[in-house]
Formats: sequence, structure tokens, C-alpha cells
Amino acid sequence: MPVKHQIADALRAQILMGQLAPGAPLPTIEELSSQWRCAPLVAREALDVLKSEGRVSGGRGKRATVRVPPKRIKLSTGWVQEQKDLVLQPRSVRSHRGAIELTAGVPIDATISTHKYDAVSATEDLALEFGIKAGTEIQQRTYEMVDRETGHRLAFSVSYIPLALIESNPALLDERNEPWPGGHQHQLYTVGIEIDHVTRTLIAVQPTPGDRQKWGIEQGVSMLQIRSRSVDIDGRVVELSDALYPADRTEVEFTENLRRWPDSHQAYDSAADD
Amino acid sequence: MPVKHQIADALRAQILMGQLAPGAPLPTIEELSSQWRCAPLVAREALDVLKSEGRVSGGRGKRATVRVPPKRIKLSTGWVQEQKDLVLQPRSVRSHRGAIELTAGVPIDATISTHKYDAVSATEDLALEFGIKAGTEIQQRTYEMVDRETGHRLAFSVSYIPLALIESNPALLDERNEPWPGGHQHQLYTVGIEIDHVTRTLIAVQPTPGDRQKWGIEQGVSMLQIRSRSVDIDGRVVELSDALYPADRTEVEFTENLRRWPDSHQAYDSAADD
DNA sequence: GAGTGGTCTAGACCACTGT
DNA sequence: CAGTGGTCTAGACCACTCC
Repeated sequence: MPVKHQIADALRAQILMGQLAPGAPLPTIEELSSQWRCAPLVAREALDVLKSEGRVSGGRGKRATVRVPPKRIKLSTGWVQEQKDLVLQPRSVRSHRGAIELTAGVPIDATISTHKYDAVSATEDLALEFGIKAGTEIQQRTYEMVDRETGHRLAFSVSYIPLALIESNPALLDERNEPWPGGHQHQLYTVGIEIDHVTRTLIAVQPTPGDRQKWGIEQGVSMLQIRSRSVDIDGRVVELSDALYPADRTEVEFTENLRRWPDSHQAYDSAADD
Repeated sequence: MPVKHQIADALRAQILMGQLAPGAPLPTIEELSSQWRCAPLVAREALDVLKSEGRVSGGRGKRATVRVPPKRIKLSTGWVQEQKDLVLQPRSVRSHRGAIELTAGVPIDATISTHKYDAVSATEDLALEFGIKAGTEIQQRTYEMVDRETGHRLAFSVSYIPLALIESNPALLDERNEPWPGGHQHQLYTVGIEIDHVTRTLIAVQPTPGDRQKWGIEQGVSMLQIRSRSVDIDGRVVELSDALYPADRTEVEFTENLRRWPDSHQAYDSAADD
């Protein structure tokens, strides 16, 4: 077995066993190369393996350390009903309860949010999702929240609504009206649309180095992409959004509620099992 | 900017633009090092960067190629209600509809499934989840499905049920009764337990090299871990399971259904908005 | 057996951190 | 300024694939 993997395995074992606690410094490259009687490059490559596994943090001039995993933020997906309940409330009530913003523990004051609306042509992908013809005009809404200090992204999403659905209300075409009290469900309500259900699909994707820099995430961390489709009571997809989350800081929660058995059901009796 | 990243960026751009299609061979290390006038090692490191990003496949003696992403298998989480509906059906009906098995496109005949039951002491983590004392006896059920040919894992999960809940029915203590027609909901039904809802949390985790070998997955691919908790009508967590999925072959789907607005609700009128 | 990638040596210089 | 990691050179040998 290659020496670099032997070294990596030994260090990984110490990390997993807790002998090297999160934040603890690892041996230097020189120490490793003399302990294992190998060239420094080999010791470096061993650390590289652990870095791309997301187990070790490093940087020029800095001692390599055991990576401290960030706290995971619970991303609950059960609030769409609450948003819907708010839609029929007066503006004063809607304004006081914004959407749940994920700020990775950063206070809202330390963040900057931007909203941008653009009219774009539906790609094949989008056309398929909405059940419309490719090229149809769609409103694209981009949302980004960054940390005021570091400039790192804290949240990002792109959502789409076919223009034909909302152009009857000019207020919906102006990005300066964001954040809209009551969210997109209320926006759609103003043009007579009621949401029946929301389906979501989640996949893990690999960030490009550019993404990694924007979000300030390290090697070995992937991202979760959640595509959400709002379907109205006529069965049309009327809104679609793609949101991204750093996989090491995110925990997605979802619940399935079940109907009760009828009161009349028999208590279990193994003799009656067939 | 370091040459190795310049090379990696150039190749990545060609991959993302589609000029290098999935499956296409990349330039050899020698070609790259002469094109970029650098040492072969630098060209190798550039390819390494792309491999740990999951964009390139490689292997000893084999030309590096653009990685062909596997088809994603849709993991629907909406079938718990169907399972519950089956519980009150006779055995013959239950037997004919097994749980949905994920086989990554491999025919069931080409797979081997194993079930194992063990009695273990509750760890702190499990004790907290179940609301019991650490050390309490818990039944641990391990399920694994492997590809008969390659030996690679196709599915894996570990689930737990406190022994006190099920020991009144000896049939539930015998792993030879797996697969049990009707699944764990029917098993719990035999000891008088009805499930009210199931909550799931999903996180992405990095596989160890051992995991990677077991599942036959490449560098740069993470895994999705879904922890599911079955809560009974008294609010107790009665079953917990951890399942793992290779992130590049999996797409998780979940739906939130909304209540309709009452018929009496007013059509939207902006004048009445406050 | 030729081509190719994986591992490795034994150095060198530079960029960055922390004192 | 010393310590350290990041990048790089110019080779060498071996394991593996494919013809």
C-alpha cells in the first residue's frame, strides 16, 4: 500500500478515534516525513487526501488542523402551510412574519440581501417543468444574502414564474417591492392563484472553485440543491425555485403525517392474521 | 495563479461548456505538461483537482476521462401512508407489495440482501432520540443489499426499536422472519402500536475510503444520510432508522400538501388590502 | 510490449503566519 | 524573522490497461 495512504489512514484513524480532536494541530510535513522516512511531498499528499475528504483544514503558512465541523442549521420544510395561512391576513400581520431566513448564525443586521428580477426565455429544462413552450417569457427572481463583513454568501436562490401569470399586476414586476409581505404565495394570490401543494427534490452537487470562494467553504464540502415547485389548485406548476445550501452547515427536515386507523379496527389477533 | 489551477480551470471550463463530453478522454499528462511547459507532476495535480471534484474519472494505466454522472434514482418519501394502509390488510395482500427497494437499476435477481438483528445497549445519542435511559436494551436491525457480481453495496440501513416495545411478540425477535410482510409498521401493529407520523432529517456526509470501496463510489462523491423517526399516536419515538445513499445516484423527493382556503374567502381586492 | 497513470525522491523557491 | 505550507522541477520506478 502506498505510503501516502498509510499516513492518511493513520491520521484519519486518530481523528475518528478522537485522539486528534477538532481544532487540534496535525504533525508538520517535516515531522511526518521523518517519522515515516519519506519525501516531504509524500507527507504533503497525505494531508491533501484528508483535506479533500473535508477532515482537515489548511492554508499557506498555517499549521494543518483537524477541521471543526460547523453547526448544522435545521432547514425545516414544513412552513409552507403557515405561509399560506398568512396570505388571507391583513398586510399588518403579514409584514410582521417574514420568511424564515437562514443566516448561518449571523445576525440579520450583519447581512446584506439583494433581490433582482429579470425577464428571461424559458430554457428546455424550465419549459418542461412548467409545461410551456421553450422560449416563453419567464420572470427570474434572484435572491442573495451575503455577510456584510466577509462578503461570503449565506443564502442564494433563483426562482421563476411565467410572466403570463403575473403581468396583470404591475406591482409584481417591480423588484423594489421586495421583500413582499406574505411571500410569493401572497404575490400569486393577487393574481387569483391558490397553491395546492409544493413538491421538492433534493440533490447534492459539487461546487466549482468559484462557488467555494463565494460561499467561503472549504475543500471536501458539497452543496445541497433543493428545487421546489409550487403547484396550484388546477394542477399547474406556477412557481419554481432552486436554492443552494452548503452541505456541512445544513440539515434538512421533513415530516410525513399519517391518517389514523378507523376506530373500528380490530386489536391485533395473530389467529386472524390471514 | 498557480499553473496547476490554471490547467484545472481550463479543463473544467471545457467540461462545463460541453467541449469535453462525458466519457471523452482528457489530454495525457505528457501532453498537458508539454502544452503548458510544466513538470509532469503539475499536470497530474491538475487532474487530481478535477478528480476530487468528482468531474474526472481515472485509474492506473487508464486514460483520464470526463466522468459520466450516473442516473439519479428518485427516492420518494411519500409511501409511509401506503405502508400504513397495508397494515390492516390480510397477509396475502401485504406479501405482494414489498417496500420499494432501491437497486440502482440492478435487477433484484442480481442482488443479495441480508438482515441481521442484534440486541445492543442504547448509546447516549439513541437514548436521547427515544427519550429513554442510556444503556437500555434496544434491538438493532441491519439491512444490506449488495450486487451479486461486483460485491458493491446497493443499499444499507440500520434501524432501532427499544426491546421493551416488542419483546411480547417472539416472532419480532427472530431475523429469519425478514422480510416481514407489511414492514415495520405491521410489526409494531402486532404489539399494539400505531404510527402517527414520521419525521426525517437529511445530511450529507463524507464517506471514508472504506465506505467508498464498499459502495464502489469514486473520489469526490459524498453520501446522503437520512435519519427517520417513527412516532406513535402517544408521541413516543418507537422506531429510528439511519439509511445511506450515494449522493451522485440519489434524488430525494418530498411533498407538502396544503389545506384549501375556505370557500368564503374574498377574491383579492387591493383596496381591501389593509 | 508500448502507453499511461500512480507513487516517489531530493531537492528549490515563494507566500503567508505568528512572534 | 523563523516556521510552515504551497508550488514546482526533473527525473525514476512500478502497476496497470490495451493492443
